[in-house]
Amino acid sequence: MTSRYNPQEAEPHWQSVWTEQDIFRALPPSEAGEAPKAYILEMFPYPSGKAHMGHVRNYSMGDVVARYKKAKGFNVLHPMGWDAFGMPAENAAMERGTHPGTWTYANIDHMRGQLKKLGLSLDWSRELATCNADYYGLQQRIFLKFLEKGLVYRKSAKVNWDPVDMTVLANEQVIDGKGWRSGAEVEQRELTQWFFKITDYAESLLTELKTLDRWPEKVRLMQENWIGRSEGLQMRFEFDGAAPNDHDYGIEIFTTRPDTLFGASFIALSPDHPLTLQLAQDNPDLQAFRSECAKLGTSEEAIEKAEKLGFDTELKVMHPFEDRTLPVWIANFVLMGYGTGAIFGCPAHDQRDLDFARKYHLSVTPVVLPEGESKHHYAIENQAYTGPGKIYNSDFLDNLPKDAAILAAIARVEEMDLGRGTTEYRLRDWGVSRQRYWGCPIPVVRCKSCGIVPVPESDLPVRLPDDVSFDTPGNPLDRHPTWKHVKCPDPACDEMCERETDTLDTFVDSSWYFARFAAGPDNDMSEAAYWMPVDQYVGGIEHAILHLLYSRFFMRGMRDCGLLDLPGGEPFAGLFTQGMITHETYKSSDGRWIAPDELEERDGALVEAATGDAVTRGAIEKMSKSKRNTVDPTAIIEQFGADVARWFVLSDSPPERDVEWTQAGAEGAARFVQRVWAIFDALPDDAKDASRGDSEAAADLRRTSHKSLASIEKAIDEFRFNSAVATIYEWVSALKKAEAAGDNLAHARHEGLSMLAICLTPFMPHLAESCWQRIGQTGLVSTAPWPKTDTALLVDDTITLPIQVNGKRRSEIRVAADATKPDVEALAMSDPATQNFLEGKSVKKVIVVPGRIVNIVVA
RNA sequence: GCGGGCGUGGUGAAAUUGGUAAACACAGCGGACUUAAAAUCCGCCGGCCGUUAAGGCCUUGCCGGUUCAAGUCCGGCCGUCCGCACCA
Repeated sequence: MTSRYNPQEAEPHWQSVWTEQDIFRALPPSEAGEAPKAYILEMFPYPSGKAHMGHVRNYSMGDVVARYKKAKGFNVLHPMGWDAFGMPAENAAMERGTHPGTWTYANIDHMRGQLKKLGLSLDWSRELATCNADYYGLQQRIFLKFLEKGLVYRKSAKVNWDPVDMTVLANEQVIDGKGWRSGAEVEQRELTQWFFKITDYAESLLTELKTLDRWPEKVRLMQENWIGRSEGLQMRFEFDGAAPNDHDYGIEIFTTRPDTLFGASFIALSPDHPLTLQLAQDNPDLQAFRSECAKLGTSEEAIEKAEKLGFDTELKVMHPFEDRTLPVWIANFVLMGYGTGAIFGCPAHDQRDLDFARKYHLSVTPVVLPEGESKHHYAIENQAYTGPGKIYNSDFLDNLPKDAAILAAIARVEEMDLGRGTTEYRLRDWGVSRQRYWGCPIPVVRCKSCGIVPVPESDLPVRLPDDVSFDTPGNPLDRHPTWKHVKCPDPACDEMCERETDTLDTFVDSSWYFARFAAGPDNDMSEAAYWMPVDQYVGGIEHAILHLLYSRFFMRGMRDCGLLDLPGGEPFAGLFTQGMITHETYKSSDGRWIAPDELEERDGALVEAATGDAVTRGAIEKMSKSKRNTVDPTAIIEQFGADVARWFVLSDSPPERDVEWTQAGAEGAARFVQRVWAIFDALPDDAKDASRGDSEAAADLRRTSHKSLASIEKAIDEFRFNSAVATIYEWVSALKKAEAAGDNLAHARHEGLSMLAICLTPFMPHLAESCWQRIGQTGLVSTAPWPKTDTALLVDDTITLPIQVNGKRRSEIRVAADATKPDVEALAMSDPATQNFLEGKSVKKVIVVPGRIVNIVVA
């Protein structure tokens, strides 16, 4: 009679053994010897207070890789920390009257406890929280280096301002034009803010995406689109007659279609263009037009439906090539943030320009003739033509194809000294100022005499003051009685100055934490250079753009400021984006969401346990608080153990796809844990010393074990954990069957089980330790080296070959693995089952693919 | 609108150089053990035809193509999900 495995006893036991023996500590380079390094990292969590299943999946995947690499002999760095600044702490402070720090550190303590229960192979000695002053102090140092290097600057920019909460809102926090918390109408405000000059690296960030061959194609594409490079022409149109004040130079525009210049019918300025602003000063109608434009939000839906709006300035500019003028309009669809904030309109070949021209009765002249159209009959109705074609109606460009015409037009404009060919990027500089308390203080002061003065290194970190309150809206730093006021850092200056009260965007905190982990407790940057880049980064696809792009920027900046020796500037050599955890949703008859643990099955129907009301099943969706379809990992660990939770989230779906959490699936995983334990428990104690035997059955079992090992290894290498899991299932079944053979297979079973225990370790480390110990192995399986496959056992002596007749499978034959083509053909042709299908037909061709298939083609 | 992914049994999926489609698991069904239940173990489990059977035919969203051979490659549709979006 076999015993049962008890995870509630085994898991805490093994966790304490691992901690006591300190087996997951990363070795500094001086102690690593010959071992190559492997830096495995999962995106660090925001300490919201509760770990969720998404964390379990994320960290289980990282742990598979980390434990596997360790077994493979790598010096592994696998750290954990906390992305601890941010708004939720301030919201909690407002709601409960606690200090954001108190709330955050309590959450960290709680979540650390939860993560420790998962049995992850983490090096906790490098734990960090971004809200620790020793972390953000270093960040302030980096900020000042960037400032010195010209990678940080100030400019005035528009922000979403919530007049009730007196705070700036991110675009995602503006819902239907209203603040997400206060519900107040959001205003656009101009504020002077700090920016990182990410656009300096636009070209490098774009072209070096190609070197990231261990990143998902999808993420590289998203970044490519986000950076949005386009080549074109920047040129000016000179005014016809007197230019408005300060605009003698003319109007500068950017276009990717200089080939259509002869089709130009108007110039359009952005409502925020400097010339627009100047004209608006003494034109109330234009002021009214501008505020109308401002009202039309920039949300996705609004843009789709937005009507084209125009305002005629009555100014005229001259066409560069022709003796005619173009009217200058102001149009709501021209963005100040891209190009020069002004365009020339060619309605025939741009849909927006066409909509605009039709509305305001401007001319429409086609200049690109699609293939097969006649220039006498071709006309544009309400559909602009943007495809390829031959240029016409265009003087010196006539008859050129589109691409050649673009080059010719640029050349001519450059000759005339009206402009030059340029490259534009969609990417904007990164605004990092946040008018909030719970973030990294920006280490500068504003002096009336000296301007912006960096806080001297010796005065870093600029610490957040603790004595703040959140009873009144706005940034507590801004109204702090003492913190804000300091003497000018310049010794030659006696002025009293004000500190910058803005703090940094929390994306800054997460843009270099991996380098801080790598630098170790003493912040040794040469150790950081040893570990960087991260060999395998694992996290959610939601960070495909911002976090990953900002981190790439930061590493380039730190490299160029001499802060980190990372020649390529790429922080993450390998990236994996995992799918989400989903769960069925449930609704009561009155439309309330019901949580899974509030349900009961009564008489075959689903009801709410508390009320007995009928419940309907809804869609399977991402686990979320609002739909109440979450499952608490701690409850699962208490019920089934951490190994079951880990096994389940890795088992069914490919890691990049969503996985549905089901109670039945978790129970299935729990049954498997017992099944595994049972085959270890059933091994006789003397099996290790049993005679090896040379039976065919023993050889078969050994082949199964070594083939399974090789296939698991390959699956882990390729991030196909679900395939590794399937192989383990098959292997376990084979080992179970072998029990029936008794002593005969004892030795082969012992070998297989030893190998299996090691293969199980990355997935279910606690169970693996217990199994390892049960079969009399010494030491910890967590530190055991990965077994070597006996390649001789990977090939079979004889194999089964399917036989097709005209491409349909009809029979199969057993042949020696090294049989020659003629032998195989002869064997196939003489196979009785095959002959049935050949009767009365003439064989035209026989295709033999050794080791694969035989196909007989008959007439 | 632009860019990209995905579509295989009741369900999650596998088939990773074009070579036996559905491995493995979940759910379901049947059986063994048991006074009974739980647990465990064994078997069946794409569709149609075939009384059981032997066997046959069909089947990877749809239509067509390339090939001895297509889930896989090519062309065209349909559906669905994601990202960006008045970016000149």
